[in-house]
Amino acid sequence: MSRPFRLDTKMLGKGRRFITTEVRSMSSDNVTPETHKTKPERAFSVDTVRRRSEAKQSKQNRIMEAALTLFSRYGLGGTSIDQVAELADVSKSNLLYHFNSKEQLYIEVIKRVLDVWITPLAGFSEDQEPMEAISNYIRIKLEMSRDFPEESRLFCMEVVQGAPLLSDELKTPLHDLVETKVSVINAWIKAGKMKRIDPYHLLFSIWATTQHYADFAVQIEAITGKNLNNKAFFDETLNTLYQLILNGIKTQHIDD
Amino acid sequence: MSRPFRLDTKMLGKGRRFITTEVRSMSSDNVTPETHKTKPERAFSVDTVRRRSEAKQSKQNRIMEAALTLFSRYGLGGTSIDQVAELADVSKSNLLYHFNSKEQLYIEVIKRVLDVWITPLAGFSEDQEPMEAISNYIRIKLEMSRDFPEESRLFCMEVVQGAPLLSDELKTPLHDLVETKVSVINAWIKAGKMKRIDPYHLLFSIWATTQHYADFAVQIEAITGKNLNNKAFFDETLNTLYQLILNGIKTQHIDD
DNA sequence: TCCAGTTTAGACCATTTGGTCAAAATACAT
DNA sequence: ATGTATTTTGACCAAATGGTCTAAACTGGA
Repeated sequence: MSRPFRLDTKMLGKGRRFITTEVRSMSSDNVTPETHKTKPERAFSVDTVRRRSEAKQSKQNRIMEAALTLFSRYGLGGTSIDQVAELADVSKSNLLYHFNSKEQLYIEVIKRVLDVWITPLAGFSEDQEPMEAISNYIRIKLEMSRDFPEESRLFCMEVVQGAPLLSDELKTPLHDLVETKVSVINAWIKAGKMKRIDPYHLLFSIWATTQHYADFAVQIEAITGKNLNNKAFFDETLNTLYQLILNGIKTQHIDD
Repeated sequence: MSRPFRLDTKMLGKGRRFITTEVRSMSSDNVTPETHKTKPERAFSVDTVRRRSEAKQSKQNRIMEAALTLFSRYGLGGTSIDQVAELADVSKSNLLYHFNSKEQLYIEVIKRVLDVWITPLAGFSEDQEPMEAISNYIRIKLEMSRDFPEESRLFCMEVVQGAPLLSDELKTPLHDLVETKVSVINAWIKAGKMKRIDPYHLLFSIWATTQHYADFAVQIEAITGKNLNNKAFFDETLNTLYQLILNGIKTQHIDD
């Protein structure tokens, strides 16, 4: 409950590019409904404005955290505003004051998740050693499954349901990002630094396998009795993924 | 809309053990609410009873199909009985006549899906060649993602949400099935027929990668513009998965 | 034709739910 | 203290929804 929403860079290998949501959300202004556009002429001190804004932010964060928890567990349709309000410990009206509607809240939450979610991929660049870059990426993704399972599940549910909201985000920003990274991988291949493989499917496989441990955690626990919070289990998972994926692309003996 | 719910064995490589839902559901009797327990003493001919039962079945199948479509797209909470009724082209009351409640309907649907879903795994047996058995399994799973995406998504959503209904099914039948197959894989390893690998994670990786193409189809389409119904795309997906997974376990040169 | 069992439809209901509104409380500069 | 901008609250509402109940329609056997 008290876990901060924003990603903490320290838990990610070289995840230097993570955006703190504090900063981002400050500048996004469709969060608050209709704060009168006419700014009070010098009504409040700069300091006061900042303090208030921070308080507002923190309250909105609390609401979004609660929303994340419930949306990721029960879906949009399975979660009521009242439930979110109760978990966030605010009145329903107050929640509606901060977010225009349930859909609006949902959108805010999922936009945050998406931002955070696709960020690690940005790390790939051509001058890196592919094996290191990719194994690093796998590790980071698996850490995210361990540390942000709710985010993973919400993203999963949204996409599974057809991503009505996200489809634009997927079609352009994500599509383009992937496109550039595919080029990087192809360059690596051309340079003989790794085996020939379809870069798209390579990425999909990495996403699938790592996210699976968050999204299907119940199933995995039902079968193995363990989850990623178990250090030994985490390590053996990571090693197996290394074995499968890295083996499939490591250039050991030249292939046709 | 007219696609039959039940799995058709012909589309699966050696999927001989698939249960046709016709047969199964006939024997499950908590589907129908309260058909008076006192059987009419010879009231209807055997033939009539059978005909009626079939008609009932087919109507229930129609409802369950509609339910599958909507539940897999909007989730349990996001789907109303009215919507299901409309899609199945029956009145709401009639739907409630065949299924006690929305939850009941949901349970029936998801139980079917689960049955069908875990069946291919049953094929594994120690006397097979591991490479063939596993590549076969991968292919079948990928075919299922192509041919039964709704089933895949519903299963996915249910598990992601914590599988409140399925957790028993997962903890015992699935757990036990996996346990026996893990033994098979371990036997293969001990016999030197494949590389040493954690069988659990191997299975998880196969599930994750294959199901990903159904569950995250929108994302994949947004990025590549293609899906598994595209023959070329299907083949290249399958080949990449072969490359990754089989390479990771194929015993080519002896390892440690 | 009549009857019993079965299926279907429509009217109806209680509850939940998303959302509005006006008023109250709070914070702050003068 | 007073006035203004902002935040919070509780009362209220209309629509949607899950579900019940009764009556009608249909089916097949006598």
